[in-house]
Amino acid sequence: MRMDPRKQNILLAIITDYIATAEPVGSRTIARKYRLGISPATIRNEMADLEEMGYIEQPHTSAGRIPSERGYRYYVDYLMKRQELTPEEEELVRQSYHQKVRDVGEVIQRTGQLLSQLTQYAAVVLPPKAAASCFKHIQLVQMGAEQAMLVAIMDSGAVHHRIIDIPSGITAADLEAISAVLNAKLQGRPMESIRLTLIKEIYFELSKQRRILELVMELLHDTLVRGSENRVYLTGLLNILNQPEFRHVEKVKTLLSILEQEDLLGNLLASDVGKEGVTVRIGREISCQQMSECSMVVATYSFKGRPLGTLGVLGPTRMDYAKVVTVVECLTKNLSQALERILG
Amino acid sequence: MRMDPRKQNILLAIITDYIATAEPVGSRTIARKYRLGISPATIRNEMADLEEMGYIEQPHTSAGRIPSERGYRYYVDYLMKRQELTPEEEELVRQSYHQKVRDVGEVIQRTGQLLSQLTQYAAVVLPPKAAASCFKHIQLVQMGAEQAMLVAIMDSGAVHHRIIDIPSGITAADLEAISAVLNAKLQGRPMESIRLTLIKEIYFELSKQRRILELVMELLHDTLVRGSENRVYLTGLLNILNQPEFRHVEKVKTLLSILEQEDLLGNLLASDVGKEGVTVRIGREISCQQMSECSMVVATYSFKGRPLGTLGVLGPTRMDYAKVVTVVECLTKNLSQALERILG
DNA sequence: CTTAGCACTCAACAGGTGAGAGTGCTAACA
DNA sequence: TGTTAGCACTCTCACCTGTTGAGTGCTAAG
Repeated sequence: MRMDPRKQNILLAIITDYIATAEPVGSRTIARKYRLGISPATIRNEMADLEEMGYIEQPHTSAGRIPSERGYRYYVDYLMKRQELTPEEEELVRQSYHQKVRDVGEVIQRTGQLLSQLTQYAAVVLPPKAAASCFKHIQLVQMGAEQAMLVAIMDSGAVHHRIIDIPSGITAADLEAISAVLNAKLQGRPMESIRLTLIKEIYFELSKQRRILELVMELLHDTLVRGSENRVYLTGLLNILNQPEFRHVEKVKTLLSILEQEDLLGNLLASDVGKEGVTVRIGREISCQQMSECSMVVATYSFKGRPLGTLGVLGPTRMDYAKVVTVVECLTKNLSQALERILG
Repeated sequence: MRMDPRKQNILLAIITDYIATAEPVGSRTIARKYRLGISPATIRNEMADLEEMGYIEQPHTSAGRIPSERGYRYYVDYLMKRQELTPEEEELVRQSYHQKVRDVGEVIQRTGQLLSQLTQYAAVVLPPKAAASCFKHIQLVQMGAEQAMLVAIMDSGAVHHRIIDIPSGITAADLEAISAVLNAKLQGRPMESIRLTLIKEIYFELSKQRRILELVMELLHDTLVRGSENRVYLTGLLNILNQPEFRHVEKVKTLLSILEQEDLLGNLLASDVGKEGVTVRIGREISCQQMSECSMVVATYSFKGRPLGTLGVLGPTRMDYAKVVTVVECLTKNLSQALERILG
């Protein structure tokens, strides 16, 4: 059996209606609402075909049809017309990005808020990956007798800090000296480079303060490998509870149990860093069992052409893809531009 | 009517049972389970008295009794026996605080996780208040052509950072010079002091770089007044969904809508900073309408005897106060000690 | 190929019923 | 006077049942 324009129209109608109402849609409804010029009976025949082809399914015998994952996929790939933002929404976006910005985290957070506000689903934003950014400045500051604070400022605008133990007897001047050497060697270098021969260079120059240096290197490496960059900005949990698919607490629980595992969510997003354009993952296309009834729409934002992180929207499979895709695309651009503006 | 020991025992039994089962408890149940040596009929009489006194109430005519807010209050104040941690739980706490700590935020976060894990309710932790802490180090770093990053390291272990616009023409050396002056003047001073005459002093010394100085002062002030310190660490949302009072999504929604307003939650906690010991707020004692069906147990943690912030547990009024109070007290101590250890 | 008509299916809802838990009251008892 | 057994009463909840309505598939006519 092949897809023909009439089948396409019917599938489009079914999906559109289901996205709007969350109710299984019957042949009658389509005939009445979507004026395709054919009778319910004909539509029924076509629907039987569409079901056989796997695009729609029936929750039970005497109910209407709902789109299957395959149906949504077909819709997203071939049928969907993007739905532009309303003037009010555009205005909201413009305003949000023209407020005074205080740091990168704030822009990212604000983007998350916008995402969830505009789509009414949950939003996730993965901040710039630390490993890919370069050192701008490194500073060691004495805290207690045997503690020092290590602060690393990256060119992505991220600031990493951590407390380290230092051997007693190290003076503020020593720390200053070490900071100076670290700065000289690491400034402008990507975080990844600290694994390399660089380390030896520094060791040589600072053979006296070996112990503390080891700690610093360990910390920097730590930040690189599993550092705070796996933090995820999550907004709009409340929105998602308004979706009828989360009427039952059980569903909410399974969803929340996923979202509480930041690392899992982080990896999910991280796997899409660098991809061109907007990616749509529907249901089980998300490689995560418990999220099989959700969809994600994600895109990568960048700075100076370099992909930095990803942002996305998370909602039920019955998601308003037409709108969400537009919003995600729009905000990806805006975020990239904002970063350009902030970081020069 | 006066409270006598028998009434107390019955009230204690009712509350204990209701906390355990979340079901209205009847006279029969008490007679069977709690062996007070009196018959259901007698218990009924006493219950009628307790109801008249306002300690318990009936959801409907033919149901058992449930404690009223006043009943919980009496319980917490006079009847409750604290429930010590099990050896396993103590071990868990010990382990958590003996892991290697990387910064203050991390200890705080871990404390939140422990709180929610041990109590099975939601946990909130208010990080150290910025205004009360002293500057340890200030650093300005050039980012783009017209942007600089301002980093302030506080003695509480907090690191504040923000991006500011700078007039073009400012060199890295200029920034370095400004940093030096700021450090000289502000080091060891509490954040609050920047409002004072200090500002004039610095202005005098740096009259050349007026523009950028204004920005820096503005930022510092900003951080003081409404800065990131109102961030709240929130954990264990998932736990709270297991409580039967949140079986219906509506309840979850109202709760979440509160918890999403970080500032509101922050203020709620902030109002208790500095109070001695553990504070229990039951139902409408929390000055927040929509949280009238919840209780909070909070305490203040400190560093060098100075109160820094608060931590607490949020759950339904039917909360296991005996356990929660112990846990909160225990973790307050542990957190204070951990900070002592980290910050020297 | 399309469509009207019809019999059939099934979820959802409303109304009715019985069981069970719990109460308050009363009268008997220590 | 305080305690207790007994009893009638109330109310929720779970269960059943019949009804309604939406929707289908099939068939036969257009």
